[in-house]
Amino acid sequence: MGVTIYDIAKSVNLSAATVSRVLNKRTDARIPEVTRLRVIEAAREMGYRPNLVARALTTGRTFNIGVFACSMQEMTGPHFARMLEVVEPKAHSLGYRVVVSSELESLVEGRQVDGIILLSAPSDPRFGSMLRGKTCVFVRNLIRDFPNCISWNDIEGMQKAVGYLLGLGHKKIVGLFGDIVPEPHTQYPKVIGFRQAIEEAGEELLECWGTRSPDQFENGYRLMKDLLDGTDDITAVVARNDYLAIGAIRAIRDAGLSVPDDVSVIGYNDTILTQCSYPLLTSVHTPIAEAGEIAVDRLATAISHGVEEFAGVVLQTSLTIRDSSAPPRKRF
Amino acid sequence: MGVTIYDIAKSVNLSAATVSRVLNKRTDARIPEVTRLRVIEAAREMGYRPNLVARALTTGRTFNIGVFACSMQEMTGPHFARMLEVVEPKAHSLGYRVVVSSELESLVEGRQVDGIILLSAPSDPRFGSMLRGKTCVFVRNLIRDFPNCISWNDIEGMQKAVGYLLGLGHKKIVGLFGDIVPEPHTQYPKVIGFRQAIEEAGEELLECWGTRSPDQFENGYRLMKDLLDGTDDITAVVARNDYLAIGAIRAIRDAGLSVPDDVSVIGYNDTILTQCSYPLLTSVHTPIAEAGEIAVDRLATAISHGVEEFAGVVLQTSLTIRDSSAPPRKRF
DNA sequence: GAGATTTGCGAAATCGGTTACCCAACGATA
DNA sequence: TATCGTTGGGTAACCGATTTCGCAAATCTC
Repeated sequence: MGVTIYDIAKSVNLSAATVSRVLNKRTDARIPEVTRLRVIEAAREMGYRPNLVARALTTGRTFNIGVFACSMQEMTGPHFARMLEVVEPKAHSLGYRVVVSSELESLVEGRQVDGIILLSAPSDPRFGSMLRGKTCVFVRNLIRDFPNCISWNDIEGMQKAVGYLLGLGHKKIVGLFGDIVPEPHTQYPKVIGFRQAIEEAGEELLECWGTRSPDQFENGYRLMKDLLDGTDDITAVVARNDYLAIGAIRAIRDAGLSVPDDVSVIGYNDTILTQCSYPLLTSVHTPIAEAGEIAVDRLATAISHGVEEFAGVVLQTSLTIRDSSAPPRKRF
Repeated sequence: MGVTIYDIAKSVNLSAATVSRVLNKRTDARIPEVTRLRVIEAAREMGYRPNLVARALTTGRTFNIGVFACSMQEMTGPHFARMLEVVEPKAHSLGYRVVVSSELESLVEGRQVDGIILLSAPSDPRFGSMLRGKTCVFVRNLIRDFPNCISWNDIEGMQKAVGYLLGLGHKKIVGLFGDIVPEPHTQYPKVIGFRQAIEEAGEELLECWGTRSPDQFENGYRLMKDLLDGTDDITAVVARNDYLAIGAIRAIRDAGLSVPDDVSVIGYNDTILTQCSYPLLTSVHTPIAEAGEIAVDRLATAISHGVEEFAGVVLQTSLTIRDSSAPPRKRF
């Protein structure tokens, strides 16, 4: 079917070895210019395309990188979308193709990819052993510098959000954590950041947890509704993500209150959803696009240097202030 | 590094051929049960994983399918996201991995994928020739049945939206087409559908075109703003997509008018954005998830049967009515 | 003009599978 | 006992590249 180097070799009366050398621009081989041009011309004319599968078999490099997330919904959701948008062109510019999967095993198995970007960690206990010997990079919201991990500090991100609200004069600030399972001594960075910021300011700790549910908007709506029914002097909400925040805004409006005049709402991740809500949602910006770009870059160098471990990077979060936050106004 | 069939063969004192036969469950080979079990046990014990690259080289099948869209932004945007979410698990269930790319050439080249799902057509003139001999399936908003194409009818979708508004009693309905380049006799289905529906009802044809801009929200906002400045008795807007619709809602609100009391707004594609807007956006639902699932299915059978052309499918659109549409109210 | 070097390029192994073809051993049949 | 079919499994070619090794011819050196 396809044209092979043997076809070219035959047509120019040379061996496949020489054709390969020319087409791979091997500088160590001594190929006279005339020969070089003959081969290149023949290849062009015959429409030669190297069979990448065959090449991968000999070189051991597929030039595929895998991107993994626990669920495809997560991967294509607005948060990770911002990253994929950047990752694929970046990978492409380095000569790699991108394989997406929510099944780690199929990604790892069979030397199909040279390296993997992990966006979330599966609960599968074989997780660690499946990754043994693979080149990978994590993109996570880890707290500190960690090998092979491009991260940002969610403790700090949450603190920025709360700090901003405190600065506006808010006292009763609720942490809307939605579907996180409550634990007394959680390691969850956003929760830690929230608690630290509130406690340092000496304010009352108001947290809102929920059960896991598929519809996060609904989740945010219900939690906020219950909250407004119970306590009625809340002036600000910081949500774990933009979905919850937007659900909360809906509940606040349904309760006859105004955002941001009565209650300020801050989201998290600064996804495209912030542009749709009314009012436009203030949100903590996480540098996931930059993280993705760096991840591809680091992964590519790790692959080509045969390195398995490399230094991590911690990026900065920032607060994107829009219209859903304002100084508190006494409602009573 | 990895365990090969030769390693297994050596350990059980058989040839690699026999090992291959056992592991591929070849029914035409006559392998006694004892031998079979010996091989399987050895493979398990040694942690054997077939090298898929090598397998692909001999069989000519990579079990990769490519998904192409013109830009990665398009691919990860909320519309196609709904599809990818379904496509990857479906592909995986049929034994395929998914390679995403916004570079058709890198997807097509080098026998890296067995088939391709095309979500949009690039302007590259080599488009047609690049696809020659490849197994592919298009997921498009084509009007009619078309080979290798899973589609839905946007003419009809637009007619449903306009018909619904007419039914509510609207007269002055604007088609907000945003960045589509205006042509006198356009083939663009949404425009055709809009015109047909309006003209059949004998109403005035009001269309709104714009120039291509990266920020579609802004696009919708500006177009709607200009529209409200010019004519002031518009009671309904049907947008080309949800972005434009949400931008338009913003402009309507900024003009001191209410959605849907003063102006009804209908979006298109029924993306997740409809859940964020206020009021919740009525939108034409396009069956892109179903289309994706069918596309994978058809592609897989086309691949395994070596067929290049197969019958297309046309799916139904529907209107998802939410809170941004209502009967018109006289404003003057 | 002999030896040393360089130049140009081919032969063959290799990557890890799959598969067509073939053959020895065995039991059944005549 | 000769023939034949079946069973079990090995040999080797093949997929399409890359790369090491090495050799003949050309060129240079003295």
